[in-house]
Amino acid sequence: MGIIRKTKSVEVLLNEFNNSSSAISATKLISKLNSRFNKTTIYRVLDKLEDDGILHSFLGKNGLKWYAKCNNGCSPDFHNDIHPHFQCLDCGKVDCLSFHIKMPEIPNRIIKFSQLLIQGKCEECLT
Amino acid sequence: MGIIRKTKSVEVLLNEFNNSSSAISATKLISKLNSRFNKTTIYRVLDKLEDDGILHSFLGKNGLKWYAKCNNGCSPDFHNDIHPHFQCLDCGKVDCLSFHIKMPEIPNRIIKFSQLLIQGKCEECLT
DNA sequence: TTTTTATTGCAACTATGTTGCATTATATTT
DNA sequence: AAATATAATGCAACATAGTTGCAATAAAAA
Repeated sequence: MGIIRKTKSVEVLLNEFNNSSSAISATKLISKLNSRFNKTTIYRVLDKLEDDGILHSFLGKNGLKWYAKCNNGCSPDFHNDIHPHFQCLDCGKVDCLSFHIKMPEIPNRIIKFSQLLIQGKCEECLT
Repeated sequence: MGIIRKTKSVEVLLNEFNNSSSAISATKLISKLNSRFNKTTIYRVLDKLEDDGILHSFLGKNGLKWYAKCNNGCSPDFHNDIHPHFQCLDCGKVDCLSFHIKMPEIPNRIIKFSQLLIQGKCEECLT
């Protein structure tokens, strides 16, 4: 981790995240970019960007993997933005919510990380 | 939903959950019972038991589906025990935690359900 | 320019879960 | 108890997400 070469795939993928306010699923990126990059490459670049603290990942509906940009000074060792994610059950869109949930203490256990997925109807699908 | 026949598979699966204090993954049930039941059957029975409010399901590490018994008067329409789940990163075990998290209000969105997965080290793997 | 090594593409694979359909078992009706 | 209706099962085939090994390629360093 840490060593990343400036390749086309890294550039294009970073672009995708810079142009999106929502999270993006791995499968969406693959179907959008599969004419330019192999899916293996996409998975590997996402992995690496996560390792480097540039993206964070989480699981959405049906166990699909989603990625979004890290905002709060994440590093390879520490992801500073373990925030909740909201997924719309109608359109499938996933947003990062900007508040933090206070984790309770759990006796006799060490918490490494936690993920909160909230599912429901988003603003656009409410009407 | 609601109509369930007393078949061997239902009986055996319910037994598994009654004898376990932890949650159980679908794959574990399949590998344990695949000599007696087809995996399709197991998936379908689990589905049905969830529909009937007897089990609840959630996603653990790697998007695997886990099931556990409902305790607090769940019904087909309403799952009363949306509690956090704790998964040990070492042994993979998943426990239902018995406390509730107060969900914040989210403007312009309707929350249908939410799931909180906490990952770390469990009591037994701490030593 | 040459060399080193990270990155890529490809094909094959793994794993979880789903679907359609014919067969079997359970429950209901007569 | 036998006949009927229909829910549950097994099987094979499929769908999808993600992974692995390896040879070829491209980026950075020497």
